[in-house]
Amino acid sequence: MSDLPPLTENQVEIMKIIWEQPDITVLEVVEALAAERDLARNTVQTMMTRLADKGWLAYRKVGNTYRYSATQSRDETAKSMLNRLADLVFDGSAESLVSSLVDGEKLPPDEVRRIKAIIDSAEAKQKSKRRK
Amino acid sequence: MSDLPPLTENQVEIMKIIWEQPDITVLEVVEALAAERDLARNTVQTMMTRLADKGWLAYRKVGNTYRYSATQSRDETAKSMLNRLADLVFDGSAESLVSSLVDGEKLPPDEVRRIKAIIDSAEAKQKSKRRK
DNA sequence: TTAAAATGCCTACACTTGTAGTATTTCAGG
DNA sequence: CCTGAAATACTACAAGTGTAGGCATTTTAA
Repeated sequence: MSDLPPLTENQVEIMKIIWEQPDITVLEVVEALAAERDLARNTVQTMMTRLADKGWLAYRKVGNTYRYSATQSRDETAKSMLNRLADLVFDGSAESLVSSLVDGEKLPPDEVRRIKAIIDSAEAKQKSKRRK
Repeated sequence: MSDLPPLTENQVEIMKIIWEQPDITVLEVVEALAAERDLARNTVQTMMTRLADKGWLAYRKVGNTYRYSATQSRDETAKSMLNRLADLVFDGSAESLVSSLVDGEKLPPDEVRRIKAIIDSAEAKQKSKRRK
């Protein structure tokens, strides 16, 4: 699908802001980021330019400023990062990944219940597809 | 737990070999890697030295050669990478992570069944703990 | 015993990332 | 039209990564 180069953690931080608020300017990203981190405007500028160079961001000129949006949806990106991790360290096995996620972890009971519901519905969908 | 710096993909490739075969030499890693990639001995040497510098590998001298082992188990490392990803892009929600994993994916039916079993057993364990 | 193979140590170098300063463009107001 | 503020473009630089060459030393096989 999207064979864009992988994002680093800092890059993801930037992308998250842009996913939340598309068609954003550099300055607006700096402001949104200000709560968490204190980066110079030019730092953010550089990072966004590089992300655009690599295809993660698209932009259009409005007046004298550029407005950026993500080219890949947050969900798509999250899924692809997850799949990469699964392939890399869990040998592509969703099973062992989930097992590692659940194992020894303090997942709250309601979260376990909701996860179960997700799995059930996936199973149901598979069954219905097979029937078709 | 382990606050070692994150591994890159290439570094994980090396670590995987060492997890499979602890107490390994540089040359043995090169050989094991040869199937996939053709790296010069010194390239692997450098990467392993750097991993050792950062605490991912420990080594001991045997005769005139060094034998390396991982300081963190594969499972621990995998879990911590997964948790990092969960925090980073899924806002710490195991639920949305699993949802993304399952969603639209071609998970084979038996894998779905096994995942369900894992969840069930986690739920059972929680129940028993609460009863205690 | 001497040359080749193995092994470790040091060095190098291009590329990316994170961080930001300086220079230049450009737009809007007077 | 000119000027100042706002935005972008260009430049820089240290740290980390991927890749590897050379040299020193030690072991081994002929």
